[in-house]
Amino acid sequence: MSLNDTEHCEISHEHKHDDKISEFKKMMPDEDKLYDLAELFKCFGDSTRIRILFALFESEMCVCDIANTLDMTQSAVSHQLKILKQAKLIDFRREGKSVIYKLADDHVSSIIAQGAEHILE
Amino acid sequence: MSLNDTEHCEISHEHKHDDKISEFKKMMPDEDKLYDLAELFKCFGDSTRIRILFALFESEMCVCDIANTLDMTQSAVSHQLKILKQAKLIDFRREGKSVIYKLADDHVSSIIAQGAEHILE
DNA sequence: TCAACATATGAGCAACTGTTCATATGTTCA
DNA sequence: TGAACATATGAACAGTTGCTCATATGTTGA
Repeated sequence: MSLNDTEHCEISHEHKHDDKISEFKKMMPDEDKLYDLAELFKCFGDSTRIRILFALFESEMCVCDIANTLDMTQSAVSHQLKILKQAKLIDFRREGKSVIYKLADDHVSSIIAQGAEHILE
Repeated sequence: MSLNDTEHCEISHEHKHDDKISEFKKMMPDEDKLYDLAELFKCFGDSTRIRILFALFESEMCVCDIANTLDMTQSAVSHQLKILKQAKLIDFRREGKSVIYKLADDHVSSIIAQGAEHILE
């Protein structure tokens, strides 16, 4: 079946939900918001980054400690921290030669907690 | 700087957080759970799937309606529905020729709501 | 200022992902 | 049973992603 046949379906198949569809389109967030939302969840969608967040959930840490704790390269950690930083999931401050990272706010643990709840069923 | 220099850091650098690290390792969920968690969030980490979930948030729908609503190929939708199904984020039932999909439980909207809250700041 | 330490970053590569296309499976009705 | 409709699925391909390696930037103390 091709795409065109599918389009045809919209017109002729027996359960047209056109009312529901247009109704739903009103509440649907705009594309930008949906994209941002997906970008946010993408951060949680990698076990390395989840592990980093769990590490920071326990206590703030410098890059070096994160790398050692998770048995990862300093470079790999740094690359991932950049992504988490851009998503505003973590904050950081410089302290001497080290840079200390910590979770940005409670949303991080809320989101992970919700996810964990779904997993444990 | 090479990996080995980084490892060296664990031993010699001035802020050894060894206590914190071992403490944290106790509360750290095991690798399997972390992996599953990442897999779950991966589902939310694609704007197509987010859009599908929003569509189903409004009302249950057959594949065809989802495809038309989101202006996607039937095949593309079906592939993504399979992923959401495997993550138990959606349920389905057959009704005649159609297959009706709906959100599996409240976790989906909880998780998305938490994410949206983080975005809107 | 220079050496040592700590972190950040760009390039390159292998693995993964989402879409399309073609086709298979499943369902209804005549 | 066969035609039409609805959905599912495998292969292929392009785009993305996370890691490694090499190197750059930033900081401290002598």
